[in-house]
Amino acid sequence: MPSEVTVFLPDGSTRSVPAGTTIADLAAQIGRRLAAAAVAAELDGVLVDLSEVLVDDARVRIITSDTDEGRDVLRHSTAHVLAQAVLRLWPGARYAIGPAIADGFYYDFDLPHGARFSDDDLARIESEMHAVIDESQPFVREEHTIAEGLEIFADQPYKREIIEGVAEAAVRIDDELAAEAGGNPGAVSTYRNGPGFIDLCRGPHVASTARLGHFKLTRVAGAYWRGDERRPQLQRVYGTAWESDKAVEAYLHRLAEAERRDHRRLGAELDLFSFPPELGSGLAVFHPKGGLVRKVMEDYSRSRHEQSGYQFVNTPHITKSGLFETSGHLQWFAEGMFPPMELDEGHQYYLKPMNCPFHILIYKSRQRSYRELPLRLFEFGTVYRYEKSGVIHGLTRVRGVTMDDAHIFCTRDQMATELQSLLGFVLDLLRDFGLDDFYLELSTMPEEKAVGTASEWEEATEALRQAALAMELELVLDPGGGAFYGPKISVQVRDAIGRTWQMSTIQVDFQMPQRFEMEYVGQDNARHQPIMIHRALFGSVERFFAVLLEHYAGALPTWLAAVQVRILPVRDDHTFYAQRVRSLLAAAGVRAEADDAGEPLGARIRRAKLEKLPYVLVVGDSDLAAGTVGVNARGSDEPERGVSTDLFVEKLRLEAAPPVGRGFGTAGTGAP
RNA sequence: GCCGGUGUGGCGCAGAUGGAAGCGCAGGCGACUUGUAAUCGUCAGGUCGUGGGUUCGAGUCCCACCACCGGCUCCA
Repeated sequence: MPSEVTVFLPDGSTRSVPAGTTIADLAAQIGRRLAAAAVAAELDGVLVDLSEVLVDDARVRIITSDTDEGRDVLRHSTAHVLAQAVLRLWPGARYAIGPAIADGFYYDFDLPHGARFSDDDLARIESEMHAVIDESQPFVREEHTIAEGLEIFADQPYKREIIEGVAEAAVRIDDELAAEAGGNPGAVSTYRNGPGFIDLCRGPHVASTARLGHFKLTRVAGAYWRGDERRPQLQRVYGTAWESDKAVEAYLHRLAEAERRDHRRLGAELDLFSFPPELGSGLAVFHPKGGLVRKVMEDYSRSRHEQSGYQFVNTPHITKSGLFETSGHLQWFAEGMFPPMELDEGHQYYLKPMNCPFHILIYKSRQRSYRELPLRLFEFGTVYRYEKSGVIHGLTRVRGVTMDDAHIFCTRDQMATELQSLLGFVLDLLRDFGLDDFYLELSTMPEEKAVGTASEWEEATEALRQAALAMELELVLDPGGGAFYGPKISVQVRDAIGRTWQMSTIQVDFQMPQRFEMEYVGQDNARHQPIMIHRALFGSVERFFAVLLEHYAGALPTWLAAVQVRILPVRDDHTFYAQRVRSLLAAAGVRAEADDAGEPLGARIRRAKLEKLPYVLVVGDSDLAAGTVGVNARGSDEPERGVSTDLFVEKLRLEAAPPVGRGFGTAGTGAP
């Protein structure tokens, strides 16, 4: 055995150290600051503890606490401390899993006698965690056989279940669970903190609990074991942990920023919409300003659809049950539907959860020729879905929802080009609304709920995949995420603060045409079955509205703003001039209003700023004399005095109008 | 649907241990006529989410339901 080993560092340098040197020793040799910040390391591509002994020729990368990887280690280690604290406070508790997640960690428990955590428990647990940290307990890694593991966790059924899962060593092990247990089939690893606590874990962990401390428990929640609602519900504690108190503060600040953008809050503050409890959960009303914004969105969408070869249809909100029997909704989607109304001597009527069967009936209202295809039918169709009470959330998850829904009926040959131009159209429209950071998600056949043959699914999935690839955007797979009747592509949008939202969906469907026995007469004079593409660009108008509000933090771009310009006269005797400017703007298609001078100017300015209006004009003596306005543009601190009224009106004529639609002509291929 | 929390005038909040419902903003009215983020005064507004119960007495305690918030499951 050599007395020295040589290791390679990430910067390409090498270092020789005495045999038996640990990574922690190496970090200390390299520098005091590195040693202080180190939490774990990567040794020949494997994440390991700092206590790992270096071997000759190893490639070593030290992971510090101020990196994403380092924070994961801190969070995972903090989760162990959380578990230990809970076991001290609730003797006999069972502990399940406790991974690091984005910005934090959680741990799931099964408390004795069915006890539940309440918010008040968080402070108690936190202080017990600090006690654990103050004890400077080392994290000690141990390797065990499956049998030993089962012995160690003899009275911990959740741990045993994880170990048994590892033992089965099937390829289909849940990644998260495998990670908990150590990863290697046939063996498990544990980490021990002092005599009182041991947990099944792959690691790596910090060397000692003393290394932790910048954390905060955030909430308690119920969570199903292994994410399965048929299994027991466990008690989950969420927390956040960082490398410093300053980083914790920054995180809390980010949460506050998201809170500031919350569309539910903005909807109330800006008088856009509300959810009257009298209506029931998940049913929104749009107030005049919200209604106006929505009208602008919808009008713009209609004009783009018109240019892209869509035809407009309208269909009712309820139907007899037969339609949904034919479509398969009652078989596959019944739990998402409101219960039926019994009318007319035993006929059952349902509120519609989807528009597609109605559009199919329009297609079937007469015989169709191949010359009519692709036939594109569009509707802002309001549908009703019986969402479970716990999932309703502002405008993003409601029970009455308006889809910008269209169904395209085309031949198999037309499918590929249609999908491609459609995706281009979608992205174009989203960009017009200022959303331009996307990726695509391809959802494939669900394991349980699906109709149709494997080859049909394969063909449809492949057509979608090709269309997606042509967009040259990031494409991620969502296995099993398709609807019961077909696979889908969804456009995921990243907003101004980096959150992602599912927006548009495009689904290929061979099933409905079969179920409804749809057909067209081909050039060969024979009957053929069309295929059907379901697509919604906004997804739902309500959700799209919410996403725009959050993306812009309520400060909608001028063309979407309900009030685009407000004109404030300095004194009463400037009111006439303010009204004249207002009518000039109105004549230019600008939504402008003028108030009166009943309050001090400062108060009126303040109110207008809080309403996030794009422009606030102030007009006084000098403006009357010179034909000018004082312009306060949203977002600029300094007003601009003496701007020519005519120039301002011309500027707003352009800015207040909807975007002309960059990419017109490329998107609307195939218009009749 | 499940777990935890919340529910006081339009909005934001006070109202230890049960003992006569308050504040700020918003709103009405009056005065002020104001050049860039809150003028002054005055008035009005609440069956304390709903329904039961305990009590001499309930905004305060108990039960059920409704709605909302944070999660889980689900999802546009």
